[in-house]
Amino acid sequence: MTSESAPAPRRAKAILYRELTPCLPAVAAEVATLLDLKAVSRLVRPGQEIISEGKRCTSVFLITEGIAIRYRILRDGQRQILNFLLPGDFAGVTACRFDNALCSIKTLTQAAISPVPMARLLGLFDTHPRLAAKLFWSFASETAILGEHLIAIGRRSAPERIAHLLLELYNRLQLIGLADENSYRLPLTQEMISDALGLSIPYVNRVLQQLRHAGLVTIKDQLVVIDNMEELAALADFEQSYLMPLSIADFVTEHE
Amino acid sequence: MTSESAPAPRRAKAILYRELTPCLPAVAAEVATLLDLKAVSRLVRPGQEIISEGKRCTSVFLITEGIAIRYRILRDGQRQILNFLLPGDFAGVTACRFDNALCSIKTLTQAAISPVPMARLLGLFDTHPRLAAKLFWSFASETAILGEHLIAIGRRSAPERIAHLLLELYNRLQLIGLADENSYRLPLTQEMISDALGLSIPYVNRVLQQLRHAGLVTIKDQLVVIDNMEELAALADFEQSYLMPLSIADFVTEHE
DNA sequence: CGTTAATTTGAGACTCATCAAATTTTGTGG
DNA sequence: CCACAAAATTTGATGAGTCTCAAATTAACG
Repeated sequence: MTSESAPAPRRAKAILYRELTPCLPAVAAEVATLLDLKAVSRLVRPGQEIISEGKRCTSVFLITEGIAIRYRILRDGQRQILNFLLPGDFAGVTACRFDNALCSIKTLTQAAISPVPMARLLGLFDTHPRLAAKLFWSFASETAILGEHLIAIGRRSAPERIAHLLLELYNRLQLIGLADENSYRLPLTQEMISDALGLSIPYVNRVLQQLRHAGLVTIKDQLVVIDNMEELAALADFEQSYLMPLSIADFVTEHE
Repeated sequence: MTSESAPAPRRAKAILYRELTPCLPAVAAEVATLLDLKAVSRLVRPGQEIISEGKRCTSVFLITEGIAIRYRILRDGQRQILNFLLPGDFAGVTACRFDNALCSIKTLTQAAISPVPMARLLGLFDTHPRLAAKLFWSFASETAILGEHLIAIGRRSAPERIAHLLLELYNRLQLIGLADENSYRLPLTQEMISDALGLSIPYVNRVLQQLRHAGLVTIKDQLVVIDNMEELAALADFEQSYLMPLSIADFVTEHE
């Protein structure tokens, strides 16, 4: 992740701006190039809120570096994390849909984000229909991830949920080249895990210990190490296919 | 709903086909007209599966009449309902994204659906960019609904979840003219409520009794009556704004 | 009018939450 | 680089919310 490799803001800036697009998924890279997002890219510190619940939001933010979460604070102060946003994701599409953003989004690590006015994004539908289709297509993936998250929370036990979350993050990071063979770096506190999965912090702690003692996963120093991928996947009943969508080309070619 | 007002299939057909589009949300109606979906519309019986988990899916289905659910069956046989599909919704967008559909969709009532090959839907991006934008826009709404569902399951108590679900359905049905002042007709079994909210059937039963005795809601003979809207909304901490999205016009006019 | 589906009730157990406090880790200013 | 404050993790004890299982009752359906 960014925050580790670049302690000083200045250096980070240099590194981040060197190459913006190559590490991103195709759609994001294409949009970034087309709209010259590099020019408007800005760095944000860890923990910074980039979209705030209750406020009007007219731009989405392409995340080119770093990781963020989208969450809601309930009236009793509880927090529910809806999803994790990784490089290549567009943050805030849903927020723009309403007069007031329904959720907040804030960074976990140092990050680089490029604001894209929603009007401009929608303008792509006129000027670049193919790209717009890909955008739509990639948005459907986000919905699929949200759906799997919902299933996990609704019908799985605490160990299964935790295993599922850790595997999802592993696979998603893997796809964008941010995971090693069996580990990834992420400032994932137990509080965040509990808020993502609808569990209490002490219980997450205990289950994490179980998983560690069973030789399945270890979280230490912001490093998630998956010690036994097969068993962890079996425990979570993890099907990674929801992270491997079809290309849009599979449909547009059969075009009439 | 359809199944009540039209007991005999023949009559139902007549009623359903009389007017297809006027009762639908604008986007759906526009697509239906443009692609002449009336011509391919077909009736399906209650309980029929229109998309099956694990199967390849290359068409979406515009629902013009009736109600459906999208769900996943887990390995242990448990079911999680992800969302309810109402007239005007496009069923199966997510399913098309993957080699195998991740979820199944089946009707609850008698329904009328029009298949739209995904290739054709994506073709609209080339030929009718404005409509495509609206499609994208409306899809974002679905995601918002899914998000609220996730929040309810993750962080709310059983009474709150149930209240929330019943209010969501009320408001969504109201928006398409399928709810009365304070009630709506829906074959909503307690099993479905429990599968939507990650609860057990007996517990749903008991909580439903509490809500009834408290004078908040009553479900009887497939009729959901909301006896005290304010209190129920207060209990659920229900904010209906997530069902009232902005128009896309709020953005495209400021076009650059 | 019988059969299946849906709802209801009861008793008991278990997962997980809550609260409080101790411990460890992390971050920060001197 | 140490010392302190803040954050995160860990542990314990207790209790609540919800589940499971099983059976009875009621409603829906062909």
